[in-house]
Amino acid sequence: MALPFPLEIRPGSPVYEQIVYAVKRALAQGSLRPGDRFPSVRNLSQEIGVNPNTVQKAVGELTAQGVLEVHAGQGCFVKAFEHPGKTDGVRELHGLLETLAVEATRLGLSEADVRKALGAAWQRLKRE
Amino acid sequence: MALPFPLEIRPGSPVYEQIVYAVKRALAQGSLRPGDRFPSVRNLSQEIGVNPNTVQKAVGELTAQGVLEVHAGQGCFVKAFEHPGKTDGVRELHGLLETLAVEATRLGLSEADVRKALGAAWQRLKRE
Amino acid sequence: MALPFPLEIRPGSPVYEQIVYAVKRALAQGSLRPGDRFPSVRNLSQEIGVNPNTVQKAVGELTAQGVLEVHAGQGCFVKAFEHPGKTDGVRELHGLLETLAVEATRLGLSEADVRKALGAAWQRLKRE
Amino acid sequence: MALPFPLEIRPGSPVYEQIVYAVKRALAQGSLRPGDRFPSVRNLSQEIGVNPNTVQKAVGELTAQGVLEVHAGQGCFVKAFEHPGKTDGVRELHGLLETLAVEATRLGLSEADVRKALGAAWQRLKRE
DNA sequence: GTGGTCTAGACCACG
DNA sequence: GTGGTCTAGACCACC
Repeated sequence: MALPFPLEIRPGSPVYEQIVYAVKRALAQGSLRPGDRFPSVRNLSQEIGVNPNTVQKAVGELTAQGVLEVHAGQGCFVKAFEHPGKTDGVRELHGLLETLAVEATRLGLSEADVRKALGAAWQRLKRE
Repeated sequence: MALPFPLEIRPGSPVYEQIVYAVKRALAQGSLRPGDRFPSVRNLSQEIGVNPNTVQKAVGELTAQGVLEVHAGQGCFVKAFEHPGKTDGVRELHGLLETLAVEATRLGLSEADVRKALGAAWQRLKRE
Repeated sequence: MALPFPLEIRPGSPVYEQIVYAVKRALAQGSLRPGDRFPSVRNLSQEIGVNPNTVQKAVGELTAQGVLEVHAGQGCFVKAFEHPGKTDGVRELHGLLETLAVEATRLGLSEADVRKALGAAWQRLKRE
Repeated sequence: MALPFPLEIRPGSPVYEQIVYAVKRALAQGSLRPGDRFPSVRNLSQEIGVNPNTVQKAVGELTAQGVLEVHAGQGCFVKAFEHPGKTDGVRELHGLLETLAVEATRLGLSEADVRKALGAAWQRLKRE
């Protein structure tokens, strides 16, 4: 009955967004793989103690983003994601990268500092 | 009458947050500097076509974050920010860096790709 | 429908600050405890006869100060506050203590008088 | 031309209140004494670089509180303050003492901690 | 002139 | 139901 990915709900940001992020994170670090069965809305909502509607919204979001695939009557499955070209991929990260540069500057960090911190964060994610 | 920083309001995220971000961004790229006078709440609200209260909320946020300084009856001024140590600074970026790693992986980008994209984003910010 | 803490609005200082103080006071004297549910913005505003936005501002302030925790869509709850070390705690009281010493001297009171008065005030707060 | 008391204006609280407090503080620590001549509004405003109206308001406040005395055509003088009885004096401190107790509790300090800190603050004020 | 507070009432996101 | 955002417009304190 244990979840196939770590998920602990914290106050401060919408619960459904936290679920979406947890799934993407598990996918990125490899603990969840394309083809894996995804827990049912009912199970998941019970497991983490939130309203089923909330989980439903998260599943809808993930489906819309191409992370999950719903097989009617059988359940949800993690979908093999088709990567866009590098150029398009980078374009999607634009906002995030700019925010990172802005915040880093505000904190007095150089580009080299951020590169180093990025390497560390990347390692941490893949290692877990 | 022109604003000392670029600011165009778009739907999708709270207006006051967009203002806060625009100010931080201008500060990071150098078009706004510590000591500069900040436009009055009334002027700014008129300039971008939103209610004065909305601008007021942004000013309150920026003041609380130590970006602006209010001289009662005279106006707001950009404050010299005291950088925390590098370790603390990097810690504040933790969430942003992890999100970046997760999203990049989802888009099929390698760590090297992201480093390169970060360099480009950094250049763009400083060049403008 | 009664409030879980005493609160009577008086003119002379901002209403939202009075709310913030009343909450902190109730927390100090124990009539409000970590984990307790906090009244909804609408209820509280109706109860004390002020605009919901005013209460909202107080809630925002208390949240920013780490006194309340917001669970979106469910309500606000009193948060367990993490005490700083004694040294830092005393440092935060510096201004208040100096003001007390200045005012007491002006009123012709000795340090012993103030100590005694402080003891009485402390008792009163905890006894209520 | 040096001021008979330390006074440095900081943003964050009304300037006239800062002036009032600085005078009371100087009086409490003895660097200003009953009978001393008080600087003229014009001089003081020039000295600290604020609007004369602001200084005027501070002087009015201090006069109303019985700290200064205006001798028409001659200037202002520090007044010998008549102390109220102890009971009345303590009553005036009530709000300050309660706030102190509330804040101290929130910071996890005991009554003994506050007594000790009060002693230290008192010493510091008198020693300077 | 400046920012700060408050009211009145609408609309949206979240669970 | 909850809190969060926004508009419209008033009044006050400060300088």
